[in-house]
This record gives sequence, C-alpha cells and structure tokens, in this order.
Amino acid sequence: MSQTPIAARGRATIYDIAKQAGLSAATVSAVLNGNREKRRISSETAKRIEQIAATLKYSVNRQASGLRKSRSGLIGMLIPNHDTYFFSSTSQAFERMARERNLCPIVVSTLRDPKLEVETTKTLISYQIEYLIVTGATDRDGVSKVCQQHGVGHLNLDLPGTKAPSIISDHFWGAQALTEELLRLCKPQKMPDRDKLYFIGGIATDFATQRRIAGFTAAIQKSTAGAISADQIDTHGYEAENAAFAITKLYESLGGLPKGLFINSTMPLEGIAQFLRTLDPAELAGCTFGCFDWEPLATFLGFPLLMVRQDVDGLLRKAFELIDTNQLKTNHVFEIKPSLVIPLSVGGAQKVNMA
Amino acid sequence: MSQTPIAARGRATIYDIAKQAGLSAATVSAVLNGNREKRRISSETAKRIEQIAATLKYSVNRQASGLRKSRSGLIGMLIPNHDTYFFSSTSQAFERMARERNLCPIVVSTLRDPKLEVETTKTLISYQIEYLIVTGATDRDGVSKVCQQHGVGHLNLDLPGTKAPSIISDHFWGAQALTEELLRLCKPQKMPDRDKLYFIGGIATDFATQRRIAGFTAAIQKSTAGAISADQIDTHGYEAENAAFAITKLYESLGGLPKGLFINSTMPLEGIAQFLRTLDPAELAGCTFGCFDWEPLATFLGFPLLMVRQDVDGLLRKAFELIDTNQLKTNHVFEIKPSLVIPLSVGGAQKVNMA
DNA sequence: GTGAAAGCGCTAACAC
DNA sequence: GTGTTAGCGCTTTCAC
Repeated sequence: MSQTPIAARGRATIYDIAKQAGLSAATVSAVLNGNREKRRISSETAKRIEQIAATLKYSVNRQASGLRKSRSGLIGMLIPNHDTYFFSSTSQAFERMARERNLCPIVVSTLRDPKLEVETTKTLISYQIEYLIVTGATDRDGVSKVCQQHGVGHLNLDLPGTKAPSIISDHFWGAQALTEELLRLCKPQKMPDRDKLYFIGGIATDFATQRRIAGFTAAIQKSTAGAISADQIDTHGYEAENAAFAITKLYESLGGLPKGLFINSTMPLEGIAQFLRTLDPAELAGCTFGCFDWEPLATFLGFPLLMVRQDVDGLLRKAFELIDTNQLKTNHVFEIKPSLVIPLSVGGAQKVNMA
Repeated sequence: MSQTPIAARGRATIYDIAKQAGLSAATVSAVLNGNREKRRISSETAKRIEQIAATLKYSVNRQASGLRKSRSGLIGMLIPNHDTYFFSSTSQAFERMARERNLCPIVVSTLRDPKLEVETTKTLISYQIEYLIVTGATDRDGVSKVCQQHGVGHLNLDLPGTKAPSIISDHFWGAQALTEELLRLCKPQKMPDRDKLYFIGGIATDFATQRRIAGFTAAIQKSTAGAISADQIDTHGYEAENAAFAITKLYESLGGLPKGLFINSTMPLEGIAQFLRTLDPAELAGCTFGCFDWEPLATFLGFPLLMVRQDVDGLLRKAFELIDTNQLKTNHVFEIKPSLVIPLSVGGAQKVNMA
C-alpha cells in the first residue's frame, strides 16, 4: 500500500521512510514515537530512521494517529471574547498549562451567545478534543449536556454551572475586602448622602454581581456605617455608557462625588473615568475609588484606584488539577481568592494580599 | 466491520446509524454531509437517517473525515501573546473571519520566541492546518521555511517577512500623521530644547520602530521646525520601566516636559503615565501627547492623548482576501493605513481618518 | 529485533 | 437510489 511516490502527494509518510530504510512501517512508527525500548530496536536502526525522517521532512499526521489511538491531544477552551484583559490573560495561562501537558490548546470565543456556545462545543467535540474548559459562558449547563452526551471531560471557570465542577473567584471575599479598604481610606463627608459608598455597574441577576453586592453590603453592615440603602447600588449593566450615565446622575443628585465608589468591573470603570475627566482634579481627591477587576493601564488613570485582581493563574491551576486527577464528575464549586491591589499613592504598601 | 455496540465505545458512528436504518454507511455519510443530490437519496430516507443520528447523538469524527479527505478544516494563527489589546483584537477578528469560511480557528501564542514559533508551527502542521497566519513573529522566515516544506499556505501579519506575503500597518503614514497633528496642536515653549517633539519607546533595530521614526522624522523635517537631533529619539525598549526611566531623565535634563511626546506603543505609554502621575496636573497641560497604538482605557488617562489605531479588521480582511484568492505564493508587502484618533478634549473632532 | 496485518471512522469511485 | 470496496496514515497485536 501507499506506493505513490512522495512528490505526488506532497507529504512523506512512515511508509516512505520504511521503504528507504528497508524496514517496516511498524518499526519506523515505534522509533518516531520513542517506543524503541518496547521493541528493542538497535540505536543504529533508530538513528538511521531518524536521519531519513529528517531528510524527508517527515511530520506525523495527527489526524491519522489520533484516529488510530482515539486520542487527539487537543484541549479546548470557550471564552466570551478575547479583547478583555481578564479573558486574554486566562487564555495565556490556559495555553501555558496545556502545553506543559503536551496538549494543543484551542481557544474559541463565543460572545456570550448561548447558541454559539453549544454549536462551538459540538464543533470542538467533532475534532475529538479531550477536555473542555468553559469560561464565562451563558448556557453553561447546555454546554455540559453536550459534553456529557459525548463523554467529554469538562469544567466551568469564572461562572458556576450545576452539571460540572466549577472554579470561580471568591467574589464575596474580594468585594468585602475592597469595601473594607474603601471604608478605611475614604475621607468623611459632611453631607449624609455623600458620606456613603456607592456601587456602580453590573447586572442584578448576574451571579458575579450578586456575590459582589453581598460582599459590599456585608462590609458596610459590619462597619460603623451600619445600614445600607437601595439607592447605594446601581446595576444598570456592564456597558461603559450606562456607568457614565449612572455617575452623572449620582453626581447631580448628591451635588458632588460621594466619599467612595465601588466600580463593578473594568467596562463600567471606562464610563466612570470618562465622566471624571470632566471634573476639576481637586474634586477627585474627595472620593476614594475601587474597582472589582484589574487591568494594566487602570493603574495610571487620573485618580488613585484600588483594584481587586482575580487570580487567573490560581483559577487555571485548580482547573488543571481537576483534569490531572480526573475529578471531572462532580459539581463542586471551588472559590479562589482574588487579591486586593492598592496603589502606592493611596495605601503605602503596593499590594495587600489574601486573608 | 465495527460490530462493537455503541455503548462499548461511547461514540456512535455512521455504521451504527446504517445498521439501525437498514442502509449502508455510504448512504448515511452522503446524507449527513448534504450530498443527497449527487446520490439522489429520497427525502424520506434522509429524514429517517437524520432522525436516527439525532437519537444516537451522532457527531462526525473529523479526525477520520479529515484523514480521508486530506482536509482538516483547521486554520492556525500565531501571535506573540494574548494579553495585549492589539493581538487580542486580532484574534477576535481572525476568529470571526475563519468562522465565516467554515474553518475552525486555532490561535496560539509563541511569546516572540523563535524556537517556540517554529515548534508550534510544526505542531499545527501535524494537525494538518490548511493555512497559517503568522502575526508579529520573530523568526518569520523560519516559520515560512517550515510551512513551505510541508506545502502549507501562510502569510505574515503585522511584521513583514521575505518568503511569504506580508500585511502590515502603514507605520510611516501613521507616525507622520500623528506627528503632524502633534505639531499642529502643541503649544510653543520658550526654552529651545523643550520646544521640540520627543520620541520614546521601541527598539531601533525593530521594523515597526524604524518606520515610525522615519514618519516622525519626515513630519518634523517637512514642518517649520526643520532639523531633528538624535537626542529627540529614545529607543531603549518596549518595557514600561524603560520608558518611565527615559521620561524621568528627559524631564530632568529639560527642566520640565517638552512641548510634545510621541510614545511608541502602549507598553511605553504605561511607563510614561506612571511618571506623569508624579507631576502637578498643571504641568501636563504644557505638553501634547501622542501614542502609536490604541487601547480602550488609554482614552481616559489623566491627560489628553492622540492615538494611532491600527486597522485590525482591515489587516485581516486583506489576509483572508489573499487566502480566498490563493495569492499566497508571492512575497508582496501590503500596507494598511491606520487611523488617527483625536480625543474631543483636544481636537474637536473625535476621529480624523485616512488621508 | 522486526514484519504482517488489522482496523480506527470516514468518503468516494465504481458497480448495479 | 443504494451497496461494496478500497484506502487516507497511523498504531498495535501477534507472530517469528
């Protein structure tokens, strides 16, 4: 079989090598996979085969070997989008850890579209991916169902599901720590309504937002401030424009900035920053700002900003730990603590970490 | 063949469907690939097959079909890293356009490491990718060599190579436009050394930096300013720290900020922003800032900033045009014009586009 | 130490 | 309109 000359097909196969070496394909295969010991192939033979493989520019066809072995060496990850720092750094860490395990990473973004999530999952499964990490998806359980039907090990990251293990940030802890720090650092205001912390951004029904509000509320209730009122929380979406609108309204109704602001994620932060640029820099000094989420440039906005930085490496380390130890059949939720990043200009220490 | 029951293997095959339908695998295959017309399969038969496929949760094995068809349906892209806005938006556009063509996108980052670039290329080729887009790689020609040895169509993006077509931003035009705008908007300074534009960031031997310096220089020489001196250009790397150091030194030696600053890319921008925060806000008003490269939050730094935004969509549109029309054998270089983004607080118009 | 042969799941040429 | 068959390139059992 495979008598066609190489040139006609473009790619050399193990049969081409076998023929040139006067050996069988089985021997060539064993050498090229490092299975020499099992077959006790002499190192000369091995060397000769490797030599020929090199001159023929042989490259294994993983479609063929994968088909035969029923293993693809592929691992997939779904993310909402690439162009947000949290997700792009997630891709970066995912890739590194996949490579450490000799798996080829495939990252695909599905734009938080439930249909696209399920479709993409099916596509990845048709390529025989061995595992799937489902990050920030909308229809997590739908994706789980498809994976289960095809026996693909998978887990949720960032947002929890009910049909697979989930690894998420400890939003409650992070929000509470950030709020406590805001309370500690902010300057008291005369006017009662301005002498409060306000929460801006996110969606009230959204899991992460809920947990963050819970942490925010808990910290305030634990403090001398005591009570918290509904008008301290504005969850009109993640879009920058909505946050800009919210802060504008708040500023107008309070007659100035409040003593502190809890900004829920970097998108709303953009809207807030946009508004703050219209203010006199002196005004900003009266307000202490905190943001749940981190990105490099945010450190250098016109005002000091406390940030909660999710532990991307920790999240993925846990994910691969579950994969490595075959713990993909549960639906446990693992919470990973983020860290609180405090700029020098505010705190004194650059970073205050974990509890 | 394939008499093993489904349950034993986990995944249903076309033989399982064929058996249940009392038909042959060939018929099933034709139906499931939409090749009914060629075989003139009755719509009832087709419907029945699809029905059975659905109940068995059949999913095609693309390792097998790809092996048979010598087509994988995979398209690869190499990028330096995910967590930089330019590259992550490149991934985003790449994915969208790949999907439009029914290709499954695989994006892998290779950290500007020449060895990893070549190794990763070989891995992707072993998975039989049909095309490769090589973005911002260090050893572009090395990657080209490997692709050519295996007959894989590919092209360079962002940085040009000599062995494949290249699609790059028109750095010269962008830098020139940015510089002209800086010259137009900046306020004259008394001290001669401060009455100049300075260029900070990048590496002198780097292609993009060279072209940007050329555009910067051309704009200045065309202006009334005339001459340009070597000390106006500081190319001590892309790292934020280097830029912070450079601006600190410059500030000290000039006794203040110059009238304008050309910041080469967002990493150096970070260092500059870091330094600027140590200054009195009033001082910033005396300097006009421009950055070659764009990212969302940069718009809201403490100072007005002109930016050159690369046309990511345009770059990838051109790339896929070459792929679609099979023009991958040349080594032409295509330059795509970026756009100049001018904040309202500076220009009046939000955006001044293309020449 | 090595070869022959079977078969992973699929598609396509050919047969009827 | 549908079945039979060969074979994509590889790995692996069995045989010697």
